[in-house]
Amino acid sequence: MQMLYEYFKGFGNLPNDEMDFLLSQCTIKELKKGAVLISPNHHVDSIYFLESGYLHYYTHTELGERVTLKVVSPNICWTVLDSFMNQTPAEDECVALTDVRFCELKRRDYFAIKEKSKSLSDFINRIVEQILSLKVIEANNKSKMTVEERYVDLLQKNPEMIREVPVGIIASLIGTSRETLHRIRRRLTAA
Amino acid sequence: MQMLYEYFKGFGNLPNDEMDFLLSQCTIKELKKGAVLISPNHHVDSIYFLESGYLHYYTHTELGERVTLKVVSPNICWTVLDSFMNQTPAEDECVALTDVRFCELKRRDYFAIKEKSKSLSDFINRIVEQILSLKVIEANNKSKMTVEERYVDLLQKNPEMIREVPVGIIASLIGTSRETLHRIRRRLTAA
DNA sequence: TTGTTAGCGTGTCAAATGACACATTTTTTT
DNA sequence: AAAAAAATGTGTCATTTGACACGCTAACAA
Repeated sequence: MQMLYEYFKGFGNLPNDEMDFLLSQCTIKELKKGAVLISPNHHVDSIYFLESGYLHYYTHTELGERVTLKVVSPNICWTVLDSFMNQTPAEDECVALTDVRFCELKRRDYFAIKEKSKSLSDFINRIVEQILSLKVIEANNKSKMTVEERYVDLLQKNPEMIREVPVGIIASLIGTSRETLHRIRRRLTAA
Repeated sequence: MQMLYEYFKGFGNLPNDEMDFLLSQCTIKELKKGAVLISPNHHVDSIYFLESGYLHYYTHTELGERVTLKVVSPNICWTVLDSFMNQTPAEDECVALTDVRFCELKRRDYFAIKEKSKSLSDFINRIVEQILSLKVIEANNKSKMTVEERYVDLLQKNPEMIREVPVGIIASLIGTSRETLHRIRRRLTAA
């Protein structure tokens, strides 16, 4: 739980007892490589915080081609917010790319925390807003970068992910084909 | 203010006096075509609700090319959330594409509303979460659609925008060049 | 109302991309 | 340890795209 504690601390100070309460609502779990975390037509009922490993969140185009929407890395909170908030079934799928250790906060506990006190409610809201806001910034950056720039950016900000995740998945994440990403890598190593 | 009232009602019921208070914090304003709403290096200090007209929110690539991040249409709430929440200067720019009528909610009034009562605070949070959550879904859809699909999608969901906004800006919004969008339109009318 | 600017339509051409095919390596399973 | 499966590296080729160029029209400002 140490990692999650550090993560929470980054969002401002919280009285010790409230922080303890917050952490007490989270459970540590594990997934084996290849295990399914979220499957289509089921509700997403938790918020996840990764301690180690990688998750692959993806969807399919009309033609059945698989498209990566996100690779979830350690040290971030993540969920499918629309499904989580509105209890709608998720359309997409999430699978463990490696063995994974994570903390889970269940939906009912999330709402219980929000009811507990104003400071806890504000604290949690701040986290949710931050997560979403980052996602929006990320989407905007994606709009203004070329495929190559996105790759270089990822390489700088998350080299471990590049090492651990299959090339085809990275390619799909940055919006190109496996072959084109390969050309980019060749060019970059040549230089 | 009627439009904004209807918009708020879509987010659930609120006691009359609280709804009135909420609306009383918003001010109606206008912009002439070409007027700047947000300029780089200034804080975004309001949330906007468009009643009529279109806004162009864009950034620039490293090479100085202009990239459209969003065309703001009537009947939606919009702001640059990161700048608004964290008081950081906006990097990007927002300009009126047409004459625009909008409601403005200032930052300090936004926080005042949140302090007023738990129901108002929850109500506002729900709106912010909804706005952001929609943006995330939009970004994910963009990932799984081709340029042509995005255009057709826009055409169905917002034909008026296609009519009112210059082709080059629509092209940039869906991630392509003016010429390629032109080819797409030619193909579509031929069929 | 007239000159000026912004936006639109379209053709050509070089460059980038995706689809396919296949050999090679790495990983997983039996 | 062997066999099977998954992931990778790489070449060819047809297609798509972006960049440029130019004329035309609509909108706007002097």
